[in-house]
Amino acid sequence: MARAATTSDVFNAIAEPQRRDILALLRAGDRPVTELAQELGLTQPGASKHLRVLREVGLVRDRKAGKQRVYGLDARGLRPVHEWTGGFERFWNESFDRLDSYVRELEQTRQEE
Amino acid sequence: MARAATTSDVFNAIAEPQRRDILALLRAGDRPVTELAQELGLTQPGASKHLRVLREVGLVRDRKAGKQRVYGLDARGLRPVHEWTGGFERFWNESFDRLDSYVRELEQTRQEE
DNA sequence: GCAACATATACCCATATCGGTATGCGTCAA
DNA sequence: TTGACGCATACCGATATGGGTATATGTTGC
Repeated sequence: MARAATTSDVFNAIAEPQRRDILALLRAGDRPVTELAQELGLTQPGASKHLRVLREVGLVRDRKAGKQRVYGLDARGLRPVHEWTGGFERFWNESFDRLDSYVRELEQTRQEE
Repeated sequence: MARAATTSDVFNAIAEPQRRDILALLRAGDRPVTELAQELGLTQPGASKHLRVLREVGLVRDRKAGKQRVYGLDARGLRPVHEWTGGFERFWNESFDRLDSYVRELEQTRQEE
């Protein structure tokens, strides 16, 4: 089974640092493959492969421009990730306190759910 | 090389659906391993392994409670993810418009799809 | 058509990953 | 101490991944 397919899963797509770099770079504007590869120090095939993953999960869109293929950001797919993490927002401020209180609760009453 | 180690990388840690489930479940309160495994339909070793990954990136903390080991959420590590995706917030509202304008700028025509 | 260029894909390799089963280790109760 | 329980880890197998090189596909210009 190995890991779930990166395809069709935004969380997996952005798990790769270089793909995050690509997305970040595309915020500044659309770019053809070779340019992306150069700016990020990737080989052309390397860039193409990462772009394919991003394309398949819908985070980038491509269109032909003569010999080139220009990639542009389509960040809508990142929204679910932002919202998912946002669901933990109130926890990352006082994780410790919360943990302690829960621990104490558990100590005396083994309540599950 | 394969993928970058999941260890010490929160993005990778949450790329796995079951690990996200674990985190979500822990929002409701701390839990021992077996309980987590049961509620999520995982084998005990399976749960332990996912918990290990989460522990190594600091998303959960564990403490001994007799025979049991109770895991609790430490969501602080999710904040960077939330912020990173937040950096794209203004794009996912009008991705298309933005894309379109770029398209028009780059070459006066040509939008696929 | 042909050459040059841009990109995608095919392969191959080394490795990491998830899942399962078996097992080791620590803890508690009797 | 012994046995049951809770959990971690070792090990194995199947597969996916990232990276590199070679090559196929497609486009442009001559």
